[in-house]
Amino acid sequence: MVPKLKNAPRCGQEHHHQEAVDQVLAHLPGEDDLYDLAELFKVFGDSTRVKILYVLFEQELCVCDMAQLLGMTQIAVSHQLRILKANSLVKFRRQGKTVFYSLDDDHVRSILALGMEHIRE
Amino acid sequence: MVPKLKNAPRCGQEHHHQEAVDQVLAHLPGEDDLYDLAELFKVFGDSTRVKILYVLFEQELCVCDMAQLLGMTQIAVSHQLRILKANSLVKFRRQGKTVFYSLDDDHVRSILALGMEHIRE
DNA sequence: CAAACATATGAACAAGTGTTCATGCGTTTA
DNA sequence: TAAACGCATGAACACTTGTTCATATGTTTG
Repeated sequence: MVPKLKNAPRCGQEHHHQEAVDQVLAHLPGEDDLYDLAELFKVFGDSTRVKILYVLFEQELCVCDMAQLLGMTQIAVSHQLRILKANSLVKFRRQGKTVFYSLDDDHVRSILALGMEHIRE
Repeated sequence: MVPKLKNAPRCGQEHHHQEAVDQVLAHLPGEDDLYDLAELFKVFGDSTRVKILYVLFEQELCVCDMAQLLGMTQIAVSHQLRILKANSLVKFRRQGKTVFYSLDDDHVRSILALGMEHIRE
């Protein structure tokens, strides 16, 4: 019942379309860009942060308003805003004791909108 | 040196711009959509998967080619392809023993491109 | 039909990530 | 200037997530 030869542990890499592989390598973005791109999407990849971004879609809001809107602690919102800020997804302005946040640019809006289209198709 | 009253544990929610809050609530997507959107971006938020997607940016490839291109195990690639497939980011066709993968639609290409623009600005 | 091959799947471990608690910072007001 | 207020930060815990090992599918070939 035992086969004479076990399956090879890995693909033998014999049937490759080497031409295709080379062409891909020529057009592939740098390792750093791909890494940073993933880091960017990682920021979008949390429902709390997506909610915050959508809450800011049309107007600026202060931290306290967001906390109320999202039913979250102010602390939790602050932590996420820090991450969003660090990745240039939101900007802020200070007015007295209050800090107002808003989306950094239309880039962010476009990415959100495209993603929304995708999940709804 | 001790203050008479400690700070309140949370924001008192007294200074809110209730009008703004109500307006946001009226335009906010549903809870499910926001959750699904985050799940989608979570898929983009891994450097391995981003690499796979970019490797497929211009042409279809088999699993073995991808494994070689990315310097990864075929097993690891397969696991990620499963996730990408489940979220409709890639599609595939079978040809004999080989399975060729490609990007599902231009939606995916657009999201990748927009993200790349953002990190490069 | 059994062996070889390309790919897929399940369980388990290691590493990363978000929340909370406690506390600190910066601004205003009495 | 001290207290109140809105917000920010650091450490610790619980949970999620990606990888690997072993094994299972499905397809082709002798």
